[in-house]
Amino acid sequence: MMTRLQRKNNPAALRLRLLDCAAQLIVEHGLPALTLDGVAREAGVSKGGLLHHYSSKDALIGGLFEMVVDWFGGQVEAAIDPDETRPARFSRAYLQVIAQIDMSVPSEKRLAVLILMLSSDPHFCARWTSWVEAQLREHQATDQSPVARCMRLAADGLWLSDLGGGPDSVATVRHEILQFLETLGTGRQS
Amino acid sequence: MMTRLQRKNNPAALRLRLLDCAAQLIVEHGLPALTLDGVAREAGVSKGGLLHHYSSKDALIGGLFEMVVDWFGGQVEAAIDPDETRPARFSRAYLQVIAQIDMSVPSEKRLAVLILMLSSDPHFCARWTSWVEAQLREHQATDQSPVARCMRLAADGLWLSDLGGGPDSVATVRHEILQFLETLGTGRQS
DNA sequence: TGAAACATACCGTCTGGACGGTTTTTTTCA
DNA sequence: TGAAAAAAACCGTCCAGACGGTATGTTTCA
Repeated sequence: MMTRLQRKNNPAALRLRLLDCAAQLIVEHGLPALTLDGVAREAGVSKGGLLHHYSSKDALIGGLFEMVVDWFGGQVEAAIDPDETRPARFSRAYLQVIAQIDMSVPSEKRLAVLILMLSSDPHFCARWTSWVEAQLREHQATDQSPVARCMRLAADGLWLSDLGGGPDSVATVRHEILQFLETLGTGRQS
Repeated sequence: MMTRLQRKNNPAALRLRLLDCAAQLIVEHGLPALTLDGVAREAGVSKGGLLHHYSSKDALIGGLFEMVVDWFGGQVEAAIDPDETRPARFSRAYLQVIAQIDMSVPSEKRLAVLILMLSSDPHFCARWTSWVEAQLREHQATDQSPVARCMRLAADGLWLSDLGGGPDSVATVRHEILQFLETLGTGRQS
């Protein structure tokens, strides 16, 4: 028996769940496996219900992209130590967020989706680039050195590597890499 | 008028053309746009003809996998200096191949983009990973250090960055990064 | 009560691929 | 050698199901 007070509808939560299920499908079975029927089934809702919130497949994908970018941006911003004055301040936070991804946690699979979307659609790619460039302008005093750039590039590589569960995503190896990158950042400035 | 001697069929060439057209479709319109009808049409052959050579869509995609892995593997192998004795021998070659990809050369760009796009397929990821791991076993004496790993990770990042034409793909910046990575490799060993 | 939130039913198109042919090339063997 | 036999290459048609999307309900809630 159900209590009277609990509301049956929770559209905001459903929208989130829809995006998460879409992400899950993409990560587990590749982009072509993303279907409206599949997402609806996974989210325990009818296709009509899905289409009520995202009026087309493109709208769904677009929503997914925005959510993931927003999420990542927030994470990075939160990871920037306000008292930090060393060079590569932003890049270090960028690396830290990516390094801390635990692919066994469902919500963090969102990041994997981001990379998949980037590598498949030039439109999203351009959007991502513009985000990065904006961040770079904001932190141009600290994050334009080759060291900083390499940190971010390695972070991207690590990110990509997490997708396939390659050798660099093993915990101990990963830790070694991160330590090395850390010493790199503190060492010098170009 | 046609000479008698020329053969009408050329199955090997057709198989190549089929893979080529498939690659083109993926690069231009994304992985979900890869259809048997589309490939057959583009290659100027019937769908039956296509299915004769690749008995299913999976088989066709599998053919693409092998093609790109072979290509990249060959490039790296060719880039390894046989007289080289320094550490990170393999990783340096790996980086060099990626760094030398000229996105303004269509054939190179197609292969490079294709590989990234295929990354959205878990099967491809597994295959790619197994290749990397095999290479790593072969070069375990020289390429297991954090420095070597970071070189490869940064190479992957650079690759991804090339896709979107981000700030790190600008020639001068790129050169700076590569120089920095080079000094990294010669510096020390873990 | 009416607007938002969802469900159900349905449609037109596309897609993978099965199938039975025909033509071309290679192999067999007398 | 060369004709017969086998195999490979390729074509055109057809179909069951999946897919994105619409149209029309029914329920929920402010």
